[in-house]
Amino acid sequence: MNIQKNRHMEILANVICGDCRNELPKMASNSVDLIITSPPYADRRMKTYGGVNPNKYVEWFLPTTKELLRVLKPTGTFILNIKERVVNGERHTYVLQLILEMRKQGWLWTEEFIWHKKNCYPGKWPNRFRDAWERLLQFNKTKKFHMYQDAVMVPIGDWAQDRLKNLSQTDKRRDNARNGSGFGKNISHWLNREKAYPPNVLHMATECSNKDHSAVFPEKLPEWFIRLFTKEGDLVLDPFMGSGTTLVVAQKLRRNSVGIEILPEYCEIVKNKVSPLVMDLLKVG
Amino acid sequence: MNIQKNRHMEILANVICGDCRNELPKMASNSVDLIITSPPYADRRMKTYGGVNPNKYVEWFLPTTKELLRVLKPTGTFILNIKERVVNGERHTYVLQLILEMRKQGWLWTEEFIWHKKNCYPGKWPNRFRDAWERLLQFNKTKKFHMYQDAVMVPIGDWAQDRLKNLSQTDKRRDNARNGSGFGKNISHWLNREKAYPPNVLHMATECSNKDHSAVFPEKLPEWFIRLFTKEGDLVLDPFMGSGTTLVVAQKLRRNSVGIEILPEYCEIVKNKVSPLVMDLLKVG
DNA sequence: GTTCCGCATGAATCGATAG
DNA sequence: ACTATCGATTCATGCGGAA
Repeated sequence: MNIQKNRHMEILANVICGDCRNELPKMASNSVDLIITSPPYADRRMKTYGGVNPNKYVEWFLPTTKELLRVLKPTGTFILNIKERVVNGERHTYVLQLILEMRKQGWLWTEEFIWHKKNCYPGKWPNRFRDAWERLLQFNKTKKFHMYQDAVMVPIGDWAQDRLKNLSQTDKRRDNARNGSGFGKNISHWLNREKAYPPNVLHMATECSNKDHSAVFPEKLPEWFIRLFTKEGDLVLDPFMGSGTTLVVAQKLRRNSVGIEILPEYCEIVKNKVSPLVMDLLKVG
Repeated sequence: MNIQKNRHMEILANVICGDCRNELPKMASNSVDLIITSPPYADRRMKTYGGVNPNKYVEWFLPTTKELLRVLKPTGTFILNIKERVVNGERHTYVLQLILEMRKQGWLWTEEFIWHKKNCYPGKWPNRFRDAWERLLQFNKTKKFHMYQDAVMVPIGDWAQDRLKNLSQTDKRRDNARNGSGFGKNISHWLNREKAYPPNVLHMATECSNKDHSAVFPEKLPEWFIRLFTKEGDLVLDPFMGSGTTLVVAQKLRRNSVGIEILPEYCEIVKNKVSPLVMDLLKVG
């Protein structure tokens, strides 16, 4: 990390009050490094956006994703948090159809992360268990997107604590057999390792205590993706800002951010939570 | 459990060697209580199944699902274990398309369980993390399917002891406020339970130590679904039997089973693992 | 009999090289 | 240009033998 650079970095958090379908067209093309959002699920928070039937959800959402594709940098990433509702005893298919239609728009469907909600809400139904997971769909504009994997490494599994200290002989021999001349370049890498790259399943407890907004994700979730797909000074966009978790986290991590929200009361709340302009004190000094 | 009934119950495990596309039409309609299978994934298991091109996968599989719909009882369930592979940097869409096409055949897409594989395949890539989950798609013929939830209840400590007990005061208060008639009461009921219903995320490690065959799913996985969707004496079908985990577990749980497998060597292995007819000794006495 | 340690090996994916 | 094969990368688990 370049300290000199940080001293002169100003971090902006911009709250735009309005419908993202109207506001996104005003944004510059190829300007956003990461879009992360949790849009109103069909028939839930949809009422604030006009109450769209699940069968109309894809049709309603596609104009927005088209604009998102335009504003995203070629190296950027779009993380979409979504889950299909149960309609008439079945999982609705709007998420599946949305993925297919977004690919027609030009999006690449790179990956699907699973958010495992560890403390999902209690409940019981005769033909269904509690829903403890949501989709985190990763879309990209090109295959050459930025990914900073080291920023989200996790402590290695428990198994290692007793066992890694004596490194597996297998790994040594595997390496030696493959490149006869090679010595253990990789082995030393292993020996010093205390952290591992995470898999595509995220275990995060939901935050139930937020009274301001019904559909928030926990701070850890945007934090993980912001660390993974952006660096300091980059620009993060949340077109369905809600209670503003994305902006708060982005500011904490020194990323610029733009949040768009249709409900004025949420806009006011978020404006009070974030400082529109954060300037490093050292810059003045 | 009715002991008298068990004394006179004969349990059959039937191994059919052949292509399920040829063998399924010979089976009676509305005869199976649970279908659980892990079909060959696209372009995987090339040596054993010849590999199916991802772009042809849906077309290849649909005739089979049509027959499965026919043989399933109206009260039965179909559990499909599948995962899309990465093609050209993107997740392929054949699973999404398969779900949409199966619904056109008449299937109801009731639920999607997540199998979280704790010991997923290692590896590192610049733009992707390790894949640690697979889909377990639940399809039904009607909304009135059998589900024996009590059979898969887990000790509460196993999954949520601390989380549920520490359920935030906010939630308890919120619930009481929402409907005075005792939703909060249900929570206290929950807290006092020793067992709880599981959610729709299953945590199971893959079994990697089996030498006879390439590992399929661990025994715990079919066991969980067999307990959940069948009772003793019911009929379980696995049209892509492979190494026969489903049949072995079904027999252990005293369910009748039919397994179809195209490779003779697997058929022989499974025939040696299961007894074609198990009769309770007490019946003779 | 426990506990500990060595070991093999998985429904993987990417990039480079070869036909 | 497009497909087929191969090497490199890497984490968690259960088994079996040893202390």
